[in-house]
Amino acid sequence: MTIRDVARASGVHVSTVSRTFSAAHLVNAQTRSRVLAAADELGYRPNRAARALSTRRTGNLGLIVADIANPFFPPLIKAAQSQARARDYHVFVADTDEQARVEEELVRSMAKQVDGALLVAPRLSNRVIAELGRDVPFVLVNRRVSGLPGVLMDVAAGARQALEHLAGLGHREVAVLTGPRASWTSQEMVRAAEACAGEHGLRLHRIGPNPPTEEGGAASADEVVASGVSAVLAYNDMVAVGLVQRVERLGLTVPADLSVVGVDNTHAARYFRPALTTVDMPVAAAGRGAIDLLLQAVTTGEPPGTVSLDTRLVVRDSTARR
Amino acid sequence: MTIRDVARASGVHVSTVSRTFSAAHLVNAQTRSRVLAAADELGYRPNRAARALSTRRTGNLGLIVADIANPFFPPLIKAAQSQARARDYHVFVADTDEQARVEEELVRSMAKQVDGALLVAPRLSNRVIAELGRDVPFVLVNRRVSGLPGVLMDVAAGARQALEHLAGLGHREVAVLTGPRASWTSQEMVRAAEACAGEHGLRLHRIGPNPPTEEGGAASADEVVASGVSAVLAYNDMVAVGLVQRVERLGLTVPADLSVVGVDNTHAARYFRPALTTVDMPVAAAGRGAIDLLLQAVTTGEPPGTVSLDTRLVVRDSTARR
DNA sequence: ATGAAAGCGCTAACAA
DNA sequence: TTGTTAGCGCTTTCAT
Repeated sequence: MTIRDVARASGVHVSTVSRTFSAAHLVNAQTRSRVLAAADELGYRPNRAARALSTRRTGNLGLIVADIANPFFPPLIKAAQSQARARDYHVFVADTDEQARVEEELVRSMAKQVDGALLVAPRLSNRVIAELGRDVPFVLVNRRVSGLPGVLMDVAAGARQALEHLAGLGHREVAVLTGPRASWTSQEMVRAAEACAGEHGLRLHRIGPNPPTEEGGAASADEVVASGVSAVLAYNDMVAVGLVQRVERLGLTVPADLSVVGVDNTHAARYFRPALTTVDMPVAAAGRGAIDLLLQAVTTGEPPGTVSLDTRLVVRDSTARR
Repeated sequence: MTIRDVARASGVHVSTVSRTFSAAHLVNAQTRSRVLAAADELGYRPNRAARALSTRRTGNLGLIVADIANPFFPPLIKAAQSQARARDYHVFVADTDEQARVEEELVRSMAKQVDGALLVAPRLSNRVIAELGRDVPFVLVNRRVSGLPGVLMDVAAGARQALEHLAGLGHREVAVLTGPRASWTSQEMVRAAEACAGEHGLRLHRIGPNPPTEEGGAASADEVVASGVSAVLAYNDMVAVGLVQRVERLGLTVPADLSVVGVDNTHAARYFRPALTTVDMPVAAAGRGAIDLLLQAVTTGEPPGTVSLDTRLVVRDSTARR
C-alpha cells in the first residue's frame, strides 16, 4: 500500500495524499476526508523510512544505556519511551555492556537512523562525547559535558545528605565505594563526600573503582573490613547488597557493626533485609525530561541547557547509631 | 556523506560503491580497497533508511513488552538486543503499559519500520495476533498461537513442580493467584495446577485475575486468608511479594502460617525476606532464541516452529511444612 | 568488473 | 487548493 494506491482510489494526485498526512491544513476539508477514507479503506500507513529520505527526519530516537538489566535503567527507559511515543517517536534501545567502545560504535551506527539520541550515564570520555555530538544531536543523562545539553540527577546532594546522616549517627570513619572510573555519578559522589567529610570531621576512605554489581560490592568487603570504617556509602544499591551479604558472611551484622548506604533506590533496596538506606534518584523524571530536551534540540536545532533534578536520602534499616 | 561522495573520491561509479558495501564479491579486490579507503577517509556510513527503500529490508526489529519496569522483562530485552546486534540488527523497544490496544497500535505503527517483531507475553487475543501476523513476521514469547512461531517457557512444568513441592510439605488447600486474563502464562499455570491438584488430592482455590504487581498481590490478601488455604502459588514474584507483605500486616507469618511460591525468579525473589521459593524462567535464553527464530523467519520467509524451554522450581524460604 | 538508468515511497518547491 | 516535477540515498537490472 503506497501513497499512489490511495491517490488512485481517491482520484487525486499523490502530492495531495502526501499533504493530507503531513500538512493537513493545506488541503481542502472535503478532499481530505475523501483521501482519509480511501487510506483507511486500503489500510494505508505512511512509510516512515521513505518519508525520512526526503525530510531528513526519521521519527526515531536512540537510547543508549550501560546495562538494561541494571535495575536503575528500566524505569528510565520506560519513562523515556513513553514520552517519546506520546510525541510520535519510536525509540531504539541499546545496551553497551558497560563498554565504552561498544557505546561509541552504537552511537555511530545509529547516527543515520535517528534524529537524536539519549546517552544515559555514558562511559565514554568527554572528548569522544563532544566529537560524537557533531554527528547526532544528543542529550546526556548523568554526565556534564560543556556545550552539550543534559539532565543531571543531583547525586552530590544525595551523597551529602547520606554523609550527614551518618555523621549524625556518630560515625567518624566512613568508606565510599566508588563505581566505574568513567562514571560521572561516581565522581560526583566522591567529590561531594570529600567536601562533606571535611566539614563534619569525618575520615573518608575511598575504595574502588568497583564494578557496579553485587560482585563488585562483595569483592570490596575485605578491604572495607580491613579499613576499620563503621559506615559505607556504596556506588549503588547492587554494590551495597553485595557488600552486606559478604560482610555478614564474615560475621559482621548490618547495621549493628556496619552501616551501609546505597544509591538509586531500586526495588532491591526495599526488598532486601535489612532494607537499605539509599539515595533516591528521580529516574522517571529524568527519562521524560531528557526526551523533552532532546526533542527540543531536534526540532529547534538549538541545543537546550542543562537540567538538574533533586535527589533525596531515604532512611531505612541499614544504617544505625555507631 | 553519501555514496556519491565516495564514488567521486575513489573515481568509480556509485553503483560500484554500492556493490562494495552490499555485495563485495562482485567487485574487483583492488577497486574495493580503494573504495573502502575513500569511504573510511570520509567517514561514510551507508544510510540504512535509504537502503531499506529499495531492498525492503530495514535492518530493524521490534520488541514489544507489557512493562519494561517489570523485572521479568529487562534480562529478556537485554539478551534479545544483544543477539540482534550481533546479527547487525537494531531493535526498537516499546512498552504497552499492559494494554492490548496500545500493543496493537504499536505493532501497526512499527510494521513498516521493522523486518519483524517479537511480541513478549502479548495481551492481545489470538485472533488479533493472527491478523497482525499478516502485516509483519513475528515471533511470540510465552504465547501459543497455531501457525505462528514462538518461544514458550514451560511454566506448566514449573507450576506442577511447585504444587508437588507444596503437597510434599503437607499442604492440602492451595490457592493460585491468577494474572491478567489475557496472559497465556497465567492460563498455563492454572491448567497445570488444576491437573496436578487432582492427582495429589489437593483442593485448589482460584483467585483472580490480579494485576501483575505488588498491589495486585496485596489486594488479594483478604480473599486468600478468608479461603483458609495454607499455601499459595502466585502469578509472579511481585504478586507474591505484595501478598506476603499484606498478610504479614494481617498478623500471619510466612512461611509458618502460609507458604507462598512466586514465578519468574526475579531479583526480588532473592532479596526479599523470606527469600521466595519461585519458578525460574529462562528469560535470557528465550530472548536469544526468539531473535534467532525471528531472523530465520525474516531471512528465509519460512515461519519456524515453536520452541519450549524448561523451567524449574527454586526452593527458598517462603515455603514450609504445614 | 563496471557503468547507466530506473525506481523504492515520499516530500517539497514551483506552477497553475 | 491542487498538480507537476525533481529529488532524498541507495539498489538493481541491463548493457557494455
